[in-house]
Amino acid sequence: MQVPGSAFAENKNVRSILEFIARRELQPGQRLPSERELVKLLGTGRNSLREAMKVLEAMGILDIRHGSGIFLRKAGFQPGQDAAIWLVVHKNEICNALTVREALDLRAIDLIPPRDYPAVERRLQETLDALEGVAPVGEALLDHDLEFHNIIRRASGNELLLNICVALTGNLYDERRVLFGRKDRVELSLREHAQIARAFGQGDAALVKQAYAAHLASTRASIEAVYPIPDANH
Amino acid sequence: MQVPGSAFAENKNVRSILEFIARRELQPGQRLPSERELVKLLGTGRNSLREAMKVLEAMGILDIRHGSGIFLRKAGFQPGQDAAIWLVVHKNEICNALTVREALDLRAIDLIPPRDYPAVERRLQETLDALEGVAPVGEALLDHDLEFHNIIRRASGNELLLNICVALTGNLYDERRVLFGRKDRVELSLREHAQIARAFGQGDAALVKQAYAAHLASTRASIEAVYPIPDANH
DNA sequence: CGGCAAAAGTGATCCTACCAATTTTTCTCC
DNA sequence: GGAGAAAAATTGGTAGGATCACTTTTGCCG
Repeated sequence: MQVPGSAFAENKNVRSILEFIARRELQPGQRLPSERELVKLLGTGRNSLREAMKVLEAMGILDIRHGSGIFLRKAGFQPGQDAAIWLVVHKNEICNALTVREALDLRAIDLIPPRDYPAVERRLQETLDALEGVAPVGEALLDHDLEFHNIIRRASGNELLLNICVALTGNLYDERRVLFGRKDRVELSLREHAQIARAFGQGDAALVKQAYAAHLASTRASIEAVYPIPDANH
Repeated sequence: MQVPGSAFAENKNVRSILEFIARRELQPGQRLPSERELVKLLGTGRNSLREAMKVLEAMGILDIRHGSGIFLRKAGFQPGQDAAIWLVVHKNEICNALTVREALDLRAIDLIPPRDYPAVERRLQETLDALEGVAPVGEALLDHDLEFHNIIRRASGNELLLNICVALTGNLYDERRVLFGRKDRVELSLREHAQIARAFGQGDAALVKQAYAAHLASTRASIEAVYPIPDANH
């Protein structure tokens, strides 16, 4: 866990670079002028410019490639309007990350309008079917699992919720790898996924939530079995 | 919304600073050696060092104060083990931010052990009492409101949940300012806060949750009245 | 046309010098 | 001796130049 403070757009140079990108309407993938040119265009020193560049690189907004140039990775961040959250999640807070993800995942279900259930069921079934012919190996399973849950998160219509869950899942990388290396756990997960998809097909909101809650509980139990929580919430 | 991507610890200089902090076992609030000294200690140039410093400052790990020094804000971040999550919340996603915050706030209540209810009630009452003598002006009210909810989030024992909620609240700065400028809304909020505190005092979990849910719903209604949601979730 | 080497362009690092804000020390005056 | 102001020292902030390392482009040669 830890901190944030979206206090970042305080940096004058960072802001001026973002404004430059917005003014030129640069698109993702496009190259920015070279450092030596930008220095003239923005009227700043090369050091200050580079410091700001490094911050934007760490944020994932810029992609700096030695020898070839600086490229825009993500477009249109507005320092004045938008907010940036930088969370530092400590490894010994697996339990907290799990709890947050569960809370958001369960809420996502409530947000899905019942009329979308058939479409959700179809998409869920597709990812399950795609896994049929494939040998159940680590990477493919990790991808399937993430995509399965993302379908539901996306159906909630809340992209922020989706992004937070994805970020937290990325934080649980090691744990998930270990989990999906166990044959019994994999089979259980797939059975539970199928059950969730079926519940969507039946159009029963209560059943969906129950099946999803059961899957979350079972997942948590498996993780805690492998990684005993040193200091549980209470 | 936008992206996560915790890819950051790639930076060699950032890592060496973090390792330095870990090696010296520096605690939050402590001062690091001056830039010119660190340059000698880490065997790097001042520019490269500063670039890394700026990244860590943007992440909220360091606090750089012109003229006085560089201070550690958050301790012990381990590049290999821990994860940094960067979220960008767009301004046109007020509705999504509200939804996420509500989901986490409600979950926080479930996480509070009933035996802690009396302590929570006492702390909530203190912030309410502190507001008594004071003229109900904007800033003081914003602070009270944030602290009131943070007491509950803190009581959940989940610091990650607390941090996300705080960040999202910061993102709703404008909306909250407008809201707390309205006398009727302020009085309603304070009444609801008092009711929540009372529910904790009575030790009734269901009552607490009901009162809290009512407060969240009422707050959302007020915000939506002022800022009509262009594209509601559903 | 293809391949290879040179040249140009770009970011990476280091250095020096100086500016700006803060803290500490020193000195003056009462 | 104490208080306050001035001076000095410390610290981060900015600028620019020189050079290294990597990539892309150019152009020569076969």
